[in-house]
Amino acid sequence: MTKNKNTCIVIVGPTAVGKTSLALALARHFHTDIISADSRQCYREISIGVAKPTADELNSVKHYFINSHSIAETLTAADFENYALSASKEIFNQNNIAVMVGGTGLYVNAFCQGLDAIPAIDAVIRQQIRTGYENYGIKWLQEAIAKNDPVYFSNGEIQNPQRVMRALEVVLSTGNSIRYYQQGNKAARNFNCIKIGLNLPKPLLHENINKRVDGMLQEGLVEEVKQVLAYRNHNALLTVGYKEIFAFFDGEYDLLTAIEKIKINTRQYAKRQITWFKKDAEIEWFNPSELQLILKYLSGRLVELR
RNA sequence: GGUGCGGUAGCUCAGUCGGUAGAGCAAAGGACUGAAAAUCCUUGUGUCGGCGGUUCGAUCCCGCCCCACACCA
Repeated sequence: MTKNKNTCIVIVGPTAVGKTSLALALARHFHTDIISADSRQCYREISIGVAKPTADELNSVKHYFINSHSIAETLTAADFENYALSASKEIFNQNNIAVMVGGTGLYVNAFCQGLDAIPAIDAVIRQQIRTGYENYGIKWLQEAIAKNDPVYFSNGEIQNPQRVMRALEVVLSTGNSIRYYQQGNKAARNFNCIKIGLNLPKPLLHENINKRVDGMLQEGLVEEVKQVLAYRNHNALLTVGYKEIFAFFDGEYDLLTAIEKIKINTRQYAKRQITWFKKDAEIEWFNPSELQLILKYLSGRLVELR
C-alpha cells in the first residue's frame, strides 16, 4: 500500500447516533475542516428537518457541502465526488488531516474509492425514459431493458425502477451496457481514509430519533416545510420529515400521524444505513461516547500511515 | 336495562356457504456505482374475546357471559 501524506477521517453511522458532535470534536482537535457527506444538509433552504449543525457550530468550524446548494438543483453522487475531492484538496493545502462526516454511504464510497466513469446522458433520452415509466409502468421498463440490454436484464435489479431507468438511459445514450462501465475499480486517491463507525443499541438509537423528531417540531419544522412547499416535486424534498408534512398539508392525515410517520421512516432509514455500513470491513466501530478511545485509535492509525 | 354492530397477526381490517386463516401497514433481515433521507427484494401460527352446546370436526352454527362502539330508554 502506497503511503500518502494526507488523511481523511471519515465518520459514518445511522442518523441521530451523534456523528455531528464527534466530527466537531475531531475537527477542533486536529484544527481542521469538515466535509459533510450528507445528501440533504447541502441544501440551504432546509435546515430543521435535516438536522443540520447549528449556526454556532457552523461558525466555529468550516464546513463543506453544507448550505452549498439550492433545493432547485439536481445533485448526483458524481457531483458529490467532484465537490468533495476539490474540498479535500483545499483542506490538504493547509493541513494533513481532514474530517468527513455523513450518513450517505454511497457518497462516502464515491469520495473514498470513486465511481466508475460513465459518459453524460442525453437529456432528451432521460426524459423519454421517465415519461415512458410514468405512462406505462415497470413492465414497460423491463421490456425495454430486455430488448436493449440483455446483460442487465439477466443480472440487474429488474424490479427497481430507478435502477432499470438508469441502465436504460446508459445503453440508449452510449450504446453500451451499464455493466460495461461498472467495473467496480477503486480510484487511486492521494490521501488515506480512516473510517470510524458510530452505533448504539437499537432502543437507544430509537429514543434519540424520537427525541430528535419531537425537537424538530418544536423548532418549527412545519413552518420550514411550508416555506418550501412550491419545491415539493424536487428531488431534494423527497426526504423524510418533508414528505410526511406535505401529506399532512394535503389532508391525507393529521399532524400527530405525520409525526409518527416521520419517526417510523427515520427508523427505517437508520436501519438501511446500518445495513450499508455493516458490510464495509474498513470501518472501526465505536460507541459515540468513546471519544478517548477513538482518539487513541486514530493516533495509532495515523502513526501507521506515516 | 333494551336494541343494533363489532371483538381474527403489534395496528387497521378481509375471510372461511363448518375441514384450525390472509392483505395492507408495522417489525425483522437483505440489496445498493450519477434520485441514495431515494429505490428495491425476502420473511406471515395467530388460545380467530371466554365458557359451554350441536357436529366425525367449530374461528364460522346455537346458548350464556365479558369487552367496545352506536342508538333507544
